[in-house]
Amino acid sequence: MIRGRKGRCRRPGLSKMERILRSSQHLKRRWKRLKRMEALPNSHLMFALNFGSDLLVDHASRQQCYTSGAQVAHPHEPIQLKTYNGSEVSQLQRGMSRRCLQFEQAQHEIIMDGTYPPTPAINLFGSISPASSTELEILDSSQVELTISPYKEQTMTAIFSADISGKSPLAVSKPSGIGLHLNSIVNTLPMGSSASKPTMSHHLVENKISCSKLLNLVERVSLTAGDRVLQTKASLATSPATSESFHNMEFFNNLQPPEQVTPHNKRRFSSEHAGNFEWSPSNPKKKRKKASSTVGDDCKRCNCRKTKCLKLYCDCFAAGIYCAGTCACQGCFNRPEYDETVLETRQQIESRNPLAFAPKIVQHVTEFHAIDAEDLGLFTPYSGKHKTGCNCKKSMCVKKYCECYQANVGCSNACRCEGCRNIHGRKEEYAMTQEIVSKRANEENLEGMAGEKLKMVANNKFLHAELYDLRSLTPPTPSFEYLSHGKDTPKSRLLPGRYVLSSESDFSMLPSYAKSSSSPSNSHGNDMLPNTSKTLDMAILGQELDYNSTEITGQFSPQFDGLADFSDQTPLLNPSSIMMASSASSKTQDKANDSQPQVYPGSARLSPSSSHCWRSSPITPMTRLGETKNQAQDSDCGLCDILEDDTPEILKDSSAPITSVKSSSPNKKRVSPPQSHTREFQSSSSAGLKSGRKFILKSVPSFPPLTPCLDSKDCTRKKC
DNA sequence: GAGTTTGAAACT
DNA sequence: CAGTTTCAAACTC
Repeated sequence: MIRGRKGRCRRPGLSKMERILRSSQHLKRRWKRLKRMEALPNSHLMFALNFGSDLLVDHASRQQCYTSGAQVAHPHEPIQLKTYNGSEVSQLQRGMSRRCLQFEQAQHEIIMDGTYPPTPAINLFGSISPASSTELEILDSSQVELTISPYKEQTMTAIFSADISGKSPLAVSKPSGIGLHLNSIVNTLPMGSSASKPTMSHHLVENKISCSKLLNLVERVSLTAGDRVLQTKASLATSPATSESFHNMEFFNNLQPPEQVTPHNKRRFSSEHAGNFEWSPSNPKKKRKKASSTVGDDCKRCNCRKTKCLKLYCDCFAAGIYCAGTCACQGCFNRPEYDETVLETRQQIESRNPLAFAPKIVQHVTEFHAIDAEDLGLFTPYSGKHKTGCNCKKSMCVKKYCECYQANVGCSNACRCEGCRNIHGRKEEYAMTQEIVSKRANEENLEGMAGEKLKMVANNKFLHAELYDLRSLTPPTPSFEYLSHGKDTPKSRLLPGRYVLSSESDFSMLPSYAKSSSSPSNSHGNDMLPNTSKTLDMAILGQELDYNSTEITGQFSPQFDGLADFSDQTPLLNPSSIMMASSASSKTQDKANDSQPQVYPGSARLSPSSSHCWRSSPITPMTRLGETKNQAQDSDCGLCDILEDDTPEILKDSSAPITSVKSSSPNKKRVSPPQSHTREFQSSSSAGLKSGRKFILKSVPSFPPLTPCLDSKDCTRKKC
């Protein structure tokens, strides 16, 4: 793994240690405060602190992560890692990044009966508003969320939840309200998945990887994010993309002992604590009717009259939770006693639209974007985006009618809105920014890659492979050529399109994906999938794209809650994720038997399960990474378009000068696992392409063996 | 609190 | 896939 990347530290004066210490202190203070409010076990805090120290001491300590869950939160400071010591922590939760909507109330409803659930998934949550962001605290020790909000709220959250006590039942909080309306926002990780012993080995591997990534991410964040506002959100365990989805939530719920989490309890809890935590200050008004109706804070108190709470109109149903007593719904069937009905209905809906319960908000902002955009003097308009986009005609995207606005995300190319004035980012701005950023990213990436490659060549290591790589990556412009050209051309010259080629090459390099993809020809990961994909595959890809982007930033938080079915199929899935899924499912079943969580018991097997997989796997497999990188940019429609459009140009432009190679490029730092270097390299390169040089190296560090991925992919393809 | 507006979900 | 209807939240008064 590479740790020492030199990022851009906004506070050069502060050493990492100092920052961490500060963070720790801050955390302690917060913790004390919180403790007063609710009795939280000290252990949580301690773990958190410990982790931070570990991090300081040696990144290598990350091994701890393997066995333990880690949380990273950094309120202001770069990062705070919380880990449970985890002997017992077998469960790893990860990947959640979530953007907090304004669902102020929605969050937490953890029922603790006075005690914190052993497991993490608690969230606290999350407000997004920058102002309050710092105030947020990480309550749940198990969760780690990294939030970076350079400008807005960009959050990269990685949540690792572990069962501290090891005892068991993970009491996961169910995200009650978050993202209700927009299911999306919450990405929850399957916590329990890891628990299953059978998968443990995989888990370890996965965890290891994830940990490394997490560390990298953290490091990256600390280095690069600098002073950026890091928001810690107390959110349900979901991830960066965190993310997000009610599916995950369901998963959590399933895991949770029913008794612990009940709607009522949740509400109680939330009502009791919500105020204390300053949840989401962002919207007092939100759901005002509901809020007014009840004391608390439960998130979604629906008011359905005709749908019996069995349609997506119902926030509770959409969020995968049962209606509670506080709901004002009439003729509600969204209750545990009608479990079967609920599940059937869910399945029906998913059959129509597999992504119906998937998170609508995906984080697509990459670190690269954040950084580069900043450097460029651009605002980073979007920390996330609505997957399908809004369709506002009259609200101008400035009212909560607009899902984008409601989710505090800017409109994107996916939106069909008219007269968009979304304060979080207008559609046009989105496209423009993406274009600029992508160009710059491409340039940087090329530089970094070229440098590395040159070095490789010099060393005569993997000469052939490298050459091959170079060609594939930058077919038109050989590294040398590149050198010859001056650095003068930053953005303008490099067209995103170039990467397209490289991306292809990457794919080609990645047999599993490439093979799987019916049409590798397309430069974009999305394209790679069969056109037929409109169905599941497409959806998945689309999400993957988003996730990918997310991953770049957070890598931990896949936002996508894929469908369970898909998860297996998606090439991108990590082995771990798969494993997670399987374990999760098993666990879920167990849980279901045991208790009735607020979340639909069946959710795990439904699409949500897949989502779990995604979220659960903080780290994306190499293959995925490669794809991801390529797609990260692609994820944005705008980018995709740009890339595609540019592709021809690239070809034409083959000679386009590339800026000088930087010997110092981070790539050098990258440590490649014993695995096939070529693949790795490519993946890394692809990563680089997407994220930019700064980012690339770190993210790429160690790729998990492709094998699992391949398998998963194969499976997927078969299904397809 | 009633009524209106809005846009997503559902339906055709 | 497009158009229409239904729905419940968001909003206004």
